[in-house]
Amino acid sequence: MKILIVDDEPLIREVIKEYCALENYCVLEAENGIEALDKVKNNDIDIIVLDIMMPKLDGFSTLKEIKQIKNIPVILLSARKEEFDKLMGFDLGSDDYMTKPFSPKELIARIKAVLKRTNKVVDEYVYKTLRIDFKGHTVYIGNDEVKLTPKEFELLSYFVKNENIALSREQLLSKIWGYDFFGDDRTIDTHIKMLRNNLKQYRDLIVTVRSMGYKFEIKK
Amino acid sequence: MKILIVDDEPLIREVIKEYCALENYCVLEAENGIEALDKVKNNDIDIIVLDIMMPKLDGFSTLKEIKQIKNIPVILLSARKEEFDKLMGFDLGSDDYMTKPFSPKELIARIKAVLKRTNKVVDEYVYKTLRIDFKGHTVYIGNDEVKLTPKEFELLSYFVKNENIALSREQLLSKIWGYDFFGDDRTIDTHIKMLRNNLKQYRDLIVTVRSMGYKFEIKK
DNA sequence: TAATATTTTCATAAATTTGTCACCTCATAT
DNA sequence: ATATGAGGTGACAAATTTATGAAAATATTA
Repeated sequence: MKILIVDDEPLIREVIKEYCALENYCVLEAENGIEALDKVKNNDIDIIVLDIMMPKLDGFSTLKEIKQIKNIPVILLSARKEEFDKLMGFDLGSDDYMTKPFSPKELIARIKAVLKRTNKVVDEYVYKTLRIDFKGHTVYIGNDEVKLTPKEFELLSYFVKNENIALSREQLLSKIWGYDFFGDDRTIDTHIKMLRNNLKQYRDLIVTVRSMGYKFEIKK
Repeated sequence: MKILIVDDEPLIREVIKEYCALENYCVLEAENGIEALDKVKNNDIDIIVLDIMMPKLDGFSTLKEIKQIKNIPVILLSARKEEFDKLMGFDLGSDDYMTKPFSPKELIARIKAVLKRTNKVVDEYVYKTLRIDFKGHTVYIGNDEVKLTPKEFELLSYFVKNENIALSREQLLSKIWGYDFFGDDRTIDTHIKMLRNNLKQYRDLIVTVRSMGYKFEIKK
C-alpha cells in the first residue's frame, strides 16, 4: 500500500510517516502541491493525505489537479473547523477530511476506512426489484422510476447505508438535516410517511422502532 | 462503560460528566495526573478524557504513564494556543484530540467513535439460539424475531449486561425507568412476566431472587 | 413574478405500551 | 400442616407514541 503525505511541516510528515510504517505502508512525502503532483504522476499511489494550507500550490488546487490525472482517494487536512465548512461547499471530491489537531491513530483509522470504501465503490444498492442509484440520485422499482424529493432520497440513502441499524430521530436529523436544524422531531415522521408511500410494496422495509426511531430492515 | 475525566477545572468536569450521564456512562474524575494514574490502577476504565494543561503532572506525561500500565484509549483536550505540530510531536499514542472550547455533544460523538474503533462497544449478545442485536434493537430466537416492547427490550439489555448479577427492583427502576419514577415496585414484576413470556424457552434465564429482585443467570 | 414543488408544522386519530390492582400461587419458617 | 409474606398473572384504564391528512411556510422553477 503506497501512501503520499503532503504537508509543508516536516514534523507532521515525520509523525504520520512513523505511524504508517507501523502499518507497513510505503510512504512518499511532498512538501507542497507542485511536488505532490510530480509524485502522483510518477508513482502508483493508493491514497493521499493532503494538507490544505501550503505554500506554492494549496491543497484545494492540488486536489483538483490530482483528480484530473488519476482518481486516487484523498484525505484532506485542515487547520480550522471553519475551513471544513468551506470544503463541504466546494465538494471537490475528497474522500474524507480531518481537522487539526487530530491523533495519528485516528488518521490511520480513517485511511483504512477510506481504502476499504474505495476498493469496492458502492454506487448502487439493489434489493429484489428495488434499485437505488446513488450517482444518478434515482430510485427504481423494476423498470419504473420512483419519484422522490431530495429529502426523501437522502433519507432512503442514509437508511440503506445503515441497513438493520435502528436510527433515532435525532440521529437522522443531525445527519440529514444538519446539526443546525432546530425544527420539530416529528418532521421525520412525515417524511417517513411519504417515503413509505413512494416505496410501494417495499414500504415495510422501513420499520418503526418504538420509542426510538426507525430502521431499514432486510431480514436474513 | 466507565469513563475517567481528567481536568483541573471542576466546571469542565461537571459539564462533561452531565453529558456522559445521559449516555449511561459511569464517570470517574481526577483533577490531576497523579490522581488519574491512581484511578487507572484501581478501576476498570474503558476510556479517558485527558486535559493537557494541568498542575503536578501534565497530560502528556500522564498519557505516557497510563499507556505503560494499561492500553486504555485516551482523548486529549488541548487549549487553542498549543500548536498542532508541537502537539503531534509530543503525542505518544492518544486516540483523538479535542480543542477547547468544544461542544459537549461533539466530545460525546468522539468518545463513541473511539470506543467503536477500539472495539469496546459490544453490539450483539448471543446465548445458544438467543440473539440480542443492540444496534437493531431486535431480539431473535433462532431465525424468529421476538417482538418486545421498548421497556422489555431495555430490561433484557440491562439484564444481559449484568449477567449473573442479582438486581434489586430499585436498581432496575432507577436504571431503566429513571431516577424520577415514583411508581410501584411491583411494576417490575409485570414487565418481568411479559419478558419471560416473550423469551419462550429462555424464560428461566431470568431467575427470581426472593425478597431481593431478579437475576439474568447463565449457568457455567 | 407566478406557478409549482417541497418541506415543515400541527391537530387528530390510531395503535401500542404502561402501570396498577386484585386475586392467585408458591416457598419458607414455625 | 399452616400461616405468612413474596412473587406470578390477567384484566383494564391511562399514558405514551406513532400515523396521517391538511394546511402553512419555504424553496425552486418556469
